Amino acid sequence: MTDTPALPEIPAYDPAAIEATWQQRWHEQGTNSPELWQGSEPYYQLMMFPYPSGEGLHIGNLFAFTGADIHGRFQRLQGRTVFEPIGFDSFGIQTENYAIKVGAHPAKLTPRNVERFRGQLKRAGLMLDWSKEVVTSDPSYYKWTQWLFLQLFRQGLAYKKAAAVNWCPNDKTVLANEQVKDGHCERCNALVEQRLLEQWFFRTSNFAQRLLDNIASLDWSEVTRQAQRNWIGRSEGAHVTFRVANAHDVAVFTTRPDTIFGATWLVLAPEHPLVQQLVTPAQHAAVSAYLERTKTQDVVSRKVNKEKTGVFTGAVAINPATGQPIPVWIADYVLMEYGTGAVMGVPGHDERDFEFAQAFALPIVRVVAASMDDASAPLAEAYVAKSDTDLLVNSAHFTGMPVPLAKKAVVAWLEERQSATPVVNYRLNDWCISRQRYWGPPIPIIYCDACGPVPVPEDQLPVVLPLIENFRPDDSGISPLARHDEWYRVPCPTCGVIGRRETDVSDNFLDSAWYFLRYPSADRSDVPFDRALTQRWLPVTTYIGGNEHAVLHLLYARFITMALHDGGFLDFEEPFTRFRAHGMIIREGAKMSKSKGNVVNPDDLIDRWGADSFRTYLMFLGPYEDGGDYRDSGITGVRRFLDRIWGSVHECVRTGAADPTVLRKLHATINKVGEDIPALGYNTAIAAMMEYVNVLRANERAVHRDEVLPLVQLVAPFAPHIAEACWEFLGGHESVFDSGWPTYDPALLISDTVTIAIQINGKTRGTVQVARDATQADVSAAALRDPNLARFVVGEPKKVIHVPGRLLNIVM
RNA sequence: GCCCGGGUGGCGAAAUGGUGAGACGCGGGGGACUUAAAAUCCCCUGACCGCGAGGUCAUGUGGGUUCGAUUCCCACCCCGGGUACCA
Repeated sequence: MTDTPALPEIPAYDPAAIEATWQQRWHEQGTNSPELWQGSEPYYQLMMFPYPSGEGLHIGNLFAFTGADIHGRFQRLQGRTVFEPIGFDSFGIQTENYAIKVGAHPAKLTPRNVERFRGQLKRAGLMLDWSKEVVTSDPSYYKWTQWLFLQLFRQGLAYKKAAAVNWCPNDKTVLANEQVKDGHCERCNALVEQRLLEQWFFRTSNFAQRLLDNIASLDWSEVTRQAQRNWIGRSEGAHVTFRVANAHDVAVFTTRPDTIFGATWLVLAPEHPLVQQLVTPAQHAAVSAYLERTKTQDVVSRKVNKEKTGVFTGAVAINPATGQPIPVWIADYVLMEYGTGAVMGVPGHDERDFEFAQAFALPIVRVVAASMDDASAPLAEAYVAKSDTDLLVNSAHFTGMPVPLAKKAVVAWLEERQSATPVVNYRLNDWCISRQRYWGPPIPIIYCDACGPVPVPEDQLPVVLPLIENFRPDDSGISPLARHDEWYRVPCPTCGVIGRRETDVSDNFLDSAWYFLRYPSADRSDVPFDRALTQRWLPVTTYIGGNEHAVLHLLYARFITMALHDGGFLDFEEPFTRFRAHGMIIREGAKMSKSKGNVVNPDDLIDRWGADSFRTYLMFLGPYEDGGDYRDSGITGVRRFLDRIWGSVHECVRTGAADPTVLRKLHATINKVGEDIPALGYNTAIAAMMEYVNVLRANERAVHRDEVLPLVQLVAPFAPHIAEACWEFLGGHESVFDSGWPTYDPALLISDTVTIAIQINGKTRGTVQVARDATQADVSAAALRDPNLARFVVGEPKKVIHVPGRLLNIVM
């Protein structure tokens, strides 16, 4: 035994102190604020900005932001100029509802919440450029949201019409579609009613085909692309016109024109404009009663119950294919919003029509069958064509024709007789942007009795949202802004006569549909976005966010970008080159929510473990794109991992040479981490670094500086503060994020010997070590030298399969 | 109902252009150090059989293809998310 020499004093890893120090330095040195006009390879790394709730930053927010931040930091280490901005989606019903709930004014509450979010975000170690922050409820921002509305208005893409909206009778307010869950108000659970109000719309439907076509060329998560395709909902079919005696023709939309010989009635939505004209005197009372019933019926019984109800109008239409008279009905299973608001009833081949036929004893005719033998087989349920080989039956001269062919042939035949035209229908509706609420950008329109709706001149923007004490919505369906007389009555910009302002505000989703355009130009007050700067930085290089916005925000943003492109304001028409949807963080198998009592406060975790450990742990839970189940216990492992890195760095030696075995592992790790990060395989990247640290610290040997220096760069995207501190300790002068990404030597990844699995009859019985370029004979010989393997080999093998470098399978 | 995901140890999860299942981490067990504890370090840890070498079983269920299937094909069950009378 020798005397233990005095160990060199290693400073303890103190995350709180290190993180505070480096956050301060980043701030002072502007480390995270790139000069947007300079630098090579601009890389716009975007994350979905949060709405500043009263509860503070959620763990899900931090999961999302950390994942995006790691990606951005990695790009920077690769030498790109990375712009990673942040802002606050602070307008909107969510914020306003929260204000109502706690009895505060949103104009006072919002700055407080934003301030709290800023504090929380700054502690998380994100590479955010705070010099370009945007706050959507700030007049300097919403001035341009209003400007955007005016551009769309000029392009004819904004219009006003009466439309049904969701109305909560308890909260006395209009609700957004996304605030209605199963027909109930998300907040108070009251049944939602429909109300007819004058609304502003954007013509998103004009762009349906382009929005659909472009999806093919987007580098987006497949789930998101599929959700958008479904939402746009393209259907090919035809408009078919039915003659009605003594009344206007009725047009229907169908995707199955081939089944027209089986159409035994016609049915209109209750709101259909022709209803009054069609109803006969004898049926007047019955129809009125039905219309009254459907009007007052709540959304639940109409949409969830799905029981078929309806009433006969007394009118008779002519089926243009058969020439037969068929009754005209009214039923609420037909939706006015889709197609023409009228459908032909084909009970044999549509489930809903079949139910309707059963409810009202209407005739059912089979016009499609799997083969001619089934032509008169009775139908116990609707027969929906199952294969391309299904044939038309009972369809005059089309009988025997396969369905795909018949779809076209029947339309062509009807077209000749002027009863049909092929059409494409989309599920995508125009975007209703009016909100009869307070906390949003006032829509910049002035109504004048003489001039009609007049846009507010651009030099008069913003139309400032007035501070009113009573901002609560009421039962009238009119925005609270109408109560502010002084604000409400203004001279017409065209003729000067006193007119009235539009009192609706615009949808919160409009604020977020263009924020990514604002970021680079956030400090400009003269333009919404600088043309040249936009050209340099957009479209967004990588966007990371939650898939809950797959069809709302992401579709609106695409639409706005397309509209601005067409208006000559942008050179590109797709805003996000690459989009990746991250998963959701749950806890104990359930969504985190206050009511379940399973919410985790990120502040406490950062206090206890440090932001670096917390960030790394969140990414280690599971695959980033799948989300993960948050457990409290696992973070200790990540903290130990960082402790070991800290220890290795501080006790490393700078003389002599690095260990070749360790170096080989290091280069494999550089390779692995560099492949995993861009693919968002964060959990496996961390596992690879942990493996390396285990190798690094195996045996009692001194760790060499060359063995830890690249490790510090690898871990930097995940744990930026400790990486900076270690980098500085090892002699780095600039930020580790300006030091570049370590390179690896591919030659070091190839070892001289390989382990080959030896299988007998497909079952692995052992392994042998052979040279990298060993032949089948070499491997065989090596295997037979092992008695435990040799004992399985008796006689001549039937077959031997050799996969070089992997296995040898001897089939006996 | 439809459209996406996904079912692997006590737990979170790795691994597939077909080839050694369970990397990495948590938890658990044992040990070292310590007066003691914490921290740290080392070993073990899918189940079953066996003193051992070793063997058998095992990736939701049932089939199939193959020398070989967690991986590919067919059918089914379960869980999560989205969407819903869209004609």
